[in-house]
Amino acid sequence: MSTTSFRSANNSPAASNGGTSGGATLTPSFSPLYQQIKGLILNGLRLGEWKPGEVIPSEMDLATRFHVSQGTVRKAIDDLATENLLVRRQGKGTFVATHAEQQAQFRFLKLVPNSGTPGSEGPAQRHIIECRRTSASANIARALALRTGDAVLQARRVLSFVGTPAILEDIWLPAAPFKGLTAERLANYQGPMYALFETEFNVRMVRAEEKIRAEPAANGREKLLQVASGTPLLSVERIAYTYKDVPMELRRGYYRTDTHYYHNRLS
Amino acid sequence: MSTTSFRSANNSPAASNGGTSGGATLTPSFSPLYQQIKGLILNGLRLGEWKPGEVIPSEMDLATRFHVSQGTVRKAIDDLATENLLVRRQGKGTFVATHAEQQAQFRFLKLVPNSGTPGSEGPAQRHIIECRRTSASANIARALALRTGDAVLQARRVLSFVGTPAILEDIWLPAAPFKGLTAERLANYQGPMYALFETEFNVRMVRAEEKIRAEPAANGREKLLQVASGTPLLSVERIAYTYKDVPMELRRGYYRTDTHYYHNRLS
DNA sequence: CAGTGGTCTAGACCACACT
DNA sequence: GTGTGGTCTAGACCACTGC
Repeated sequence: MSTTSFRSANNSPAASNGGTSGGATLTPSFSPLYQQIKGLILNGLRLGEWKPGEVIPSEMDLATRFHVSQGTVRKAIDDLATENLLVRRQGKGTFVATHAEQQAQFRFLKLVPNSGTPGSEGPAQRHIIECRRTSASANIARALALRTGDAVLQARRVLSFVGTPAILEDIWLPAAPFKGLTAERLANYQGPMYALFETEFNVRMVRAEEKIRAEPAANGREKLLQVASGTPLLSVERIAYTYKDVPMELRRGYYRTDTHYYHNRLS
Repeated sequence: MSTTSFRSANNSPAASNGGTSGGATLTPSFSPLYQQIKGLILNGLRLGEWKPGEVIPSEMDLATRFHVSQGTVRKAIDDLATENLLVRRQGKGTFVATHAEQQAQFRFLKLVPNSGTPGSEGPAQRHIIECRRTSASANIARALALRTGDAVLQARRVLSFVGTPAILEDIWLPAAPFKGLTAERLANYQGPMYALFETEFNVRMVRAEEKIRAEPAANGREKLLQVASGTPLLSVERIAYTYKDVPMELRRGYYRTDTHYYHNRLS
């Protein structure tokens, strides 16, 4: 089997462009090869061909599979790695990023204690207050790209550090992608919630957007967080997205900022 | 022997160029070539060899100057570009990033109006309340890596959008790097503050860290922001850094979040 | 047109991890 | 040793900008 004709025979990746042949094709998009490769790898991730924590094929393997050079695959993987979708480990391979097993903090949570390092308080104590299956209100539906009345799972919980409540949050999940997840299962699950999502439902949160405000404690939140009524709280509304910018989770959190602060790095 | 002298033989692209910046600095580290190139370019930026908005030499020029291949220079520039220190423009060249001229919002400000797009309110109205030269307290000195009592410039101002005050902030600058900057000059300057820093003092803010809390309006802040006493405000303490992780600015801001919210993107 | 960044290739070697 | 990602090179061609 000869190794010739990989480049000129432009065949495989995505029928990139018509070029001079009569095909016309009129595709206005001239995406570079490496971006097409990137898309193909992304497909594999979305469809669960390689699951979080697993290795993907080596650069050479992918290069021959896609009929491009190793350098082109490399650039595609580089992109996906800087987006935190893949993780390279020299000598071992390239792995699908997972934020489940790593016992670190919660994904996306940027609260750090006033004194001490981010993890110095030990694990948070979880207290589930409510967990049920319900139907989406108009607001919830809009945030999750559902229709009003679609089935959702809802949970409310309090997170405490060394006995002091610090976070009260309501969580909404679309029921469809989490088919089979009962409110009970969600309430009783130990360990990182995102680990459950990844291992059981092949749902991986890729990025998130937050709206942050300062609001007074009210409507019973002051009791759950054990602060005086009217105490300023950090209100954080977060929508988390999977691979194709599909929203998969809505959280409305209230953070106490007397014991912790929200840390952000800008660049 | 012989074919591979570039890596092992420490020919040190740093020492090779006769031009400027005879740093050398005896780097005992065997970092990859492209990282060394990256450091050399960074030096040029720090020392003002190329100023914000200007072009840097072409990849080929830099390659010959540093005695490496174009691909290696490219990788170094890629890194600096993803760090927002350089901006590539196909067909034109690579430019030193500037956040001065671009009439966009304020650098690092992530406050978005509740309705409308980020810039839909037009420019903010500035109202300087106080601006003076003073000496650093222990807290200020620590944040700016100075010694207590060192000279600093301090300013307090209110930013309003369409007539409604939204931000109250205190700003501290170390006096030394801004030699010649008087309180009057700072108070009367029109246009983005960071433009002044870049053009007049060759100080460019590269990144920043923020601590965010919710606090009640008090100590006269309620009057300046025209809210009731005790209204929750977003408290944002920000330290901005220049090239070598040197802190150059401290801001303590209070944001009203009834008309705006703080937007954050996580990934 | 020449000059710049952008893409792609092919091959070499290095650094690391497993066996 | 084998296989992986990581670095570096040299040269080709493409796409864009400006003269």
